Amino acid sequence: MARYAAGEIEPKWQDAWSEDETFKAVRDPGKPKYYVLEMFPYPSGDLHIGHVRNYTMGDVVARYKLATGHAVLHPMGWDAFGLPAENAAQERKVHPGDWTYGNIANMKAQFSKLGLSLDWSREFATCDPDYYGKQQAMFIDMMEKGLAYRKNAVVNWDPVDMTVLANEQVEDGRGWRSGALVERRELTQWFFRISQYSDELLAALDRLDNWPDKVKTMQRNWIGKSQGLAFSFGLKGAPEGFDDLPVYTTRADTMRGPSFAAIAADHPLARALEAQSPEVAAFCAQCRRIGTSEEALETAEKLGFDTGVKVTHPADPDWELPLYIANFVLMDYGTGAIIGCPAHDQRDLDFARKYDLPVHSVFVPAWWTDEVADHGSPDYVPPERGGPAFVPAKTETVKYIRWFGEAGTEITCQEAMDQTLALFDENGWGTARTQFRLRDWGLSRQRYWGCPIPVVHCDACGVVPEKKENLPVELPKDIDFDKPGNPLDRHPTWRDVACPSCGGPAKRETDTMDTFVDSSWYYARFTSPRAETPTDAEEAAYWMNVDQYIGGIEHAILHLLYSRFFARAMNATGHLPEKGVEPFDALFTQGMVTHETYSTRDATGRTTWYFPSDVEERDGRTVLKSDPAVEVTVGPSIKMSKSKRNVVDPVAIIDHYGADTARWFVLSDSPPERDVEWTASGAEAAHRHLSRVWRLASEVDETAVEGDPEADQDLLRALHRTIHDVTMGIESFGFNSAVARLYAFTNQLSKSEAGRGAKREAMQTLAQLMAPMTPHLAEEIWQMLGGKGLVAREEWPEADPALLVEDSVTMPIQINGKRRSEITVPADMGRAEIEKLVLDTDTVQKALNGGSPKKLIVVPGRIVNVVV
RNA sequence: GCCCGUGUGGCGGAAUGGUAGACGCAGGGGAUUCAAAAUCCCCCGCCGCAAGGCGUGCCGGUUCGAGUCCGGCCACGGGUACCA
Repeated sequence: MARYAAGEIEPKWQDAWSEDETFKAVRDPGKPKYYVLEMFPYPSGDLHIGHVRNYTMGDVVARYKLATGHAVLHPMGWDAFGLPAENAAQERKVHPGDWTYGNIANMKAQFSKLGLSLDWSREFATCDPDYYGKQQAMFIDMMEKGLAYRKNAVVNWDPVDMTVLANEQVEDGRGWRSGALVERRELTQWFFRISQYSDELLAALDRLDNWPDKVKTMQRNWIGKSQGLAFSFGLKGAPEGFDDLPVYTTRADTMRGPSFAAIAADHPLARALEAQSPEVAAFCAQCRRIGTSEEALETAEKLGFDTGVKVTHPADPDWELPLYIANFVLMDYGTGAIIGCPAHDQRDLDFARKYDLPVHSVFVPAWWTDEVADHGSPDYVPPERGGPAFVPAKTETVKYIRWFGEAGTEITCQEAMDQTLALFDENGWGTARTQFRLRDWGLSRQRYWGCPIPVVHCDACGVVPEKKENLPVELPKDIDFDKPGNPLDRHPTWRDVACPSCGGPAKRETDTMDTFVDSSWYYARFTSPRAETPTDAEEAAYWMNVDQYIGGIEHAILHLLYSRFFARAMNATGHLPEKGVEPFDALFTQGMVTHETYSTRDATGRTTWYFPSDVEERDGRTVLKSDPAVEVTVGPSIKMSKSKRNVVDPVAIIDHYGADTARWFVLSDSPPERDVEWTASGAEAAHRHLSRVWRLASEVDETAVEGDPEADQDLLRALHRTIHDVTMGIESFGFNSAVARLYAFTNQLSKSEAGRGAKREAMQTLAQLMAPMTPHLAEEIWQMLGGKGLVAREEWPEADPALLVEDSVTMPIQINGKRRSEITVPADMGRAEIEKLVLDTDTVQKALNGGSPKKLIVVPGRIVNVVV
């Protein structure tokens, strides 16, 4: 008997779609448009099972939307600039461009095996000069609008490799290759003025109804709008030129409770003190070794250095506080100086205890009295007496004992802050100010493999943008990575150019752009990928916005926030219509694919990691295939990564079982937003099921023409219930539920005593329902059963509401909330009648024991609860 | 550290505040077969002979009723502005 042969079926239908141009995006005024986009991949060289999951989900949506009568745009490209290509260049002596384009060719071949409904005619890579040339044109437009500008910022500097390091290249304060202690170095760099849109980016989140709340919350917190008090400390004993110290605090209500002030090591005052004192200089140098990442700064042990300088309180010039330099104060946030109130900030409290500074509670819980204080309470230990910092919600009412109002006042922190702000404003001690945590976007990278920043530095004219007709400013090909640092810096024929303005000798900018710039507008480029301008107004107006964007939760803040900003900048520079400023109408964030890890340790404690394909189970032990005597340690299932080798090659799975099996498996079991663990047995089971469906289809015509009429009707009802559930599943990203329903229906179909006609209809519709998930198999079955044309172009089946209605319903009966029995009643029976029937049942009679129920809850169609 | 998530059988997971464990994997039993593969059928949270009891990370609360809502913990994952 013939068998399900995915290897033969799949290429055949891929050719058929290609010939039919089924997935070519075509503007059609007669249809609603639908733009579905999955975050494009970094071309690492190998298709990863996580890609399979991500792109299969998008494909289900795209194919479903095509079937429901939309003009679909479903493009694909490559996020092709970035560090790994330079690492490969250094490690393997290959050109980053050759390496990248080789990887793209590899991955595209792997992608094509998946049978995704992509319009490949729109493909591009961000490292194509055509793409980054358009990006350079927009950069120049943004310069003119004041949205791109230069200022100083610090980078991680490796003094041995003489190169700038990314945060991930800094391990415990040392360069990952050289092992040298990393320094912070200040460079003049390019920035995008994203802060100009802080309020707008925050407010517009409220209109993103189809974004996950968690993503919106993360972005809100990241933008970090706060209302606070701006004031200046007076200074005593500070170097000349430093008369006061501007500070910003969000806790104006605690202004009577501070015990110290602190500044960042990079603060101008700290730098001035550094010049005077070797001890200060040594401490600042120590602070700068932590690196630049917030995580490193915040988790490092909190250290301070008493400068000997005193600050004076704005409301009381006689009140002096010590001024510290502290390693946890960030120069990038606020003014680079803080006021420390230990009683109401845990970090300040830790600091105060470490340096023996006083702790003054500004407020206590409202129920806290002197009497209670005498005896103590397990619910509140004052910070003065060793308790933790007291940081209640701003809406909570507390008792203020040390503030600018009357002692003993019971109000909320918010009210106290408002009153204090007003008082400071009245007396000229400070002013209320709104501040954002969001900083401008530093886009300069001192690297080769990125989009060149299209400006020229001229001694006579200053910073001059390149002429647009000279774009793209292409990366030179003849470079080498033998010396550390950016090859563009030491490439005279590329670097030395004539000034676009005066024609005199000048130098190109040798910094390239952050790769987040590349990915901040690719969605717009897909609407007109070959246009001479970054976008084509008509195409953008038609296809924008992205109706459904799909990608990893790891991009919740940076990529998505930068894209939202860039879309606004594109609108401001005439490259996107107004409606495009929020480019993604709906967002779905999928989970990662995880796998357990396998490792051994040698005598020196070094860990060696093994691929899942290198190990096997033997007699309950996990051992190396190559040497079964060696037992490996099985670690927890974590995000697949090359370094841990816990990766599964999807190509092997596809070659063995077929793309449909891989697709079916990644959609089943786990909900899409959750992580999924890859297991070999699951893939086997998926394949078994698809084989079964194929077999059922091939055997339909062996059924008797006349079946049991009741079975016909049952099958029809089940079919329509399945249509309904699968449709709902796809619409709501419940792919795993849709798959479970399809499993259940297949079971029912295989057991059904229905006649040939009913089974044929059920089978054909099943093929349609499976088509978004297992498109090749669906086409094959469709053809087997005599369906005309491609199932990919068939109209999506619709559930008949009349067939979804149930005649009777079974409800559980609970006694005191515990299920004791059940009752089956007509679906339309009223509450009163149900109550009567329930009270008559043996179970309830027994429970009541002659008495009457205390309470009787009937939720028609759902449940009955008798309280006795 | 801070922000955001997640936690349910041996495993992946299902469940508008309403029968906890759908569907699948693994496991056990059976049918078919000379035998096997493939396929089909049945069983399958834990304790208990049973009646019954206990069970959704832990502790507490709201409710007739909590996996679901609230408060406090714990563990794990993502992000933390130069990984993408």
